[in-house]
Amino acid sequence: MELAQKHLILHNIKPSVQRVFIMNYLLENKIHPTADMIFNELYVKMPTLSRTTVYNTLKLLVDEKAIQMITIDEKNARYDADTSRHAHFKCKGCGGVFDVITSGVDAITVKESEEFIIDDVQIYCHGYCKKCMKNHI
Amino acid sequence: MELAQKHLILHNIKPSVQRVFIMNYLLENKIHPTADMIFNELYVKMPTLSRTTVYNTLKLLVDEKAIQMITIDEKNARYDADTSRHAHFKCKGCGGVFDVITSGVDAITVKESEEFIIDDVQIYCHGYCKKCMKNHI
DNA sequence: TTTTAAAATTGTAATTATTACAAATTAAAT
DNA sequence: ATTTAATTTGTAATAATTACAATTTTAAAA
Repeated sequence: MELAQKHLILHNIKPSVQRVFIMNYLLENKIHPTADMIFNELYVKMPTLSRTTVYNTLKLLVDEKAIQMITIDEKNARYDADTSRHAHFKCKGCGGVFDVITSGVDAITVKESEEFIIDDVQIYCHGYCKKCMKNHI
Repeated sequence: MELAQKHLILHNIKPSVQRVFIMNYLLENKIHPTADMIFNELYVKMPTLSRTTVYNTLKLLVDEKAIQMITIDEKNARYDADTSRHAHFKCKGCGGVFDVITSGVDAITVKESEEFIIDDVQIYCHGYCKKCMKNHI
């Protein structure tokens, strides 16, 4: 069985054709795509696909913790099949979002005790990637 | 002179009446407001104020590093007069955004060397605040 | 297997945050 | 006082996302 399908079932999501397509895209393309990027890529292979289905599915996947939403960009949400705690980097030049190797991330402890119960921690870095370093500034 | 005014001048921003109003609001209200919250609050005291001016000013303040933009919420950007590196928490219940005391934040070192130059690191936590813990779930 | 019910998908319209832009106002410079 | 530049304003446009009703697909029951 396809990995995407397994992944969905594991998270109590019925693996419809559309959902498997979307889940599979996220597993294979670790570029932290936007909903629109996903729709445009998959639309050519599945011309009946609706943009709404992409939004609905992404919402479902996030709710069931099969993927995570990344709000590193104020314009549009991005999605990542890797739900482990890892940092992200967004280049101010090209706009690309990449995984980033961090040290000390796991050591972050938030004083939650009294005030808050924390389910999730996101780390977002901003700056310039190698390519954009040369081209700009 | 007003603190807000000083703060603007320090960041090379001409302290117009509107800018001082907005800067002052952010300094006095550490609730990480949205542009709309700022507009609605200030509009009653300054009925000539335009929503566009709020957006323009916030953009200018961010560009000049007089404030920082927080993208913890995918719906709308939030703003914070405190530009030091500190973590934020958003309650899934009430939607409020609060500062959070963290340990180990300063210890985060990103392996930037080769790949990236990092200007800024944001840490966002999600969960439930004290109040919403009781009320929900 | 046919019928019925539930779930998922689709397309369009609505909503919301934000930006573009041109006109009007205010401030600064000559 | 005039001219120029900067800022503010209001409206219209854009872009991402959501609401919703209709349709299609899947599952369940008869």
